[in-house]
Amino acid sequence: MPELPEVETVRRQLAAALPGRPIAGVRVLLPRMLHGVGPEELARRLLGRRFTAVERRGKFLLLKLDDGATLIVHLRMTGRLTLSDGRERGGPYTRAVITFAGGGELRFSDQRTFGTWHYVAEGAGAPPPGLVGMGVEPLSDSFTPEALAQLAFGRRTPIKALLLDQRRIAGVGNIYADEALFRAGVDPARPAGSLTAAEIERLHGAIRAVLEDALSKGGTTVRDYVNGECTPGRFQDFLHVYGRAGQPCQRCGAAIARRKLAGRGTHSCPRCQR
DNA sequence: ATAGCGCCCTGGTGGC
DNA sequence: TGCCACCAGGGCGCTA
Repeated sequence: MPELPEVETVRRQLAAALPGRPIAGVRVLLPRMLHGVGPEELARRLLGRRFTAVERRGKFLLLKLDDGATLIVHLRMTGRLTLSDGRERGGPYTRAVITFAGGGELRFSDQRTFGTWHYVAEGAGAPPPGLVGMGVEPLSDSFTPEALAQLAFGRRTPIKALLLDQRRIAGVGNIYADEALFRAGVDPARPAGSLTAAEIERLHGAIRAVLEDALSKGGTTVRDYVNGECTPGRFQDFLHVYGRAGQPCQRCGAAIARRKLAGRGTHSCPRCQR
């Protein structure tokens, strides 16, 4: 499941490879993934254009075009955005393909078809609702312990639900929420506003550390995720709680617990996390 | 304003 | 072996 480290890994690869190549063809095999434009119009608008930059906001990828438009991609659960030389065949879950003059393809494949593309022309069109009002980037300078304290202040919602709320913190998903709370020694069900200043400080550091560690390992592959070059991540071997229900805690030996919280499978150590 | 829940979707898993 | 219920979960829209 692509979260910030996985999306950022893809972004870096696409940013290095996409810009400057003229778009020669656009095929959309799953029209309902498109928003703001139909398959034919998307093809018409992209033909001859070039990508100029690839940016990221939370879990959204922003592919900027030389006419001021933006193609906004969300991978959701099983989306993959990969570059290929265009010679080998795409898999059965290919949903859209952008081909470039001079060879090469950008492929979007998505087994469960949750992924979306929003086309937003310069000064027109609606970006995805989640992108408007997106919260602070946790790896940016503006994400400070004080900023986290402010987000949590007075809130009775479980701290895990707060971490998953993209309007407050951008890019943290289920895996890294669980891992950050483990590193901080905080029970996921604790009301956000009940965290002490010391706990907020620890959690702030834990969020940044786990995201940076995962980024340095190319992200986490539980099942589907691969980067822009079809390579899986390596951080799955370094998870402490996610997907480890019933196994011993690597710190204290207690069995990792699993429960449902904020509608998500939630993993924690009952002894280390209070 | 905010919290909670159902829905979208497919393939893998486990029970009988 | 075959069948089926169930689960994974990000974002969004609806409800209270």
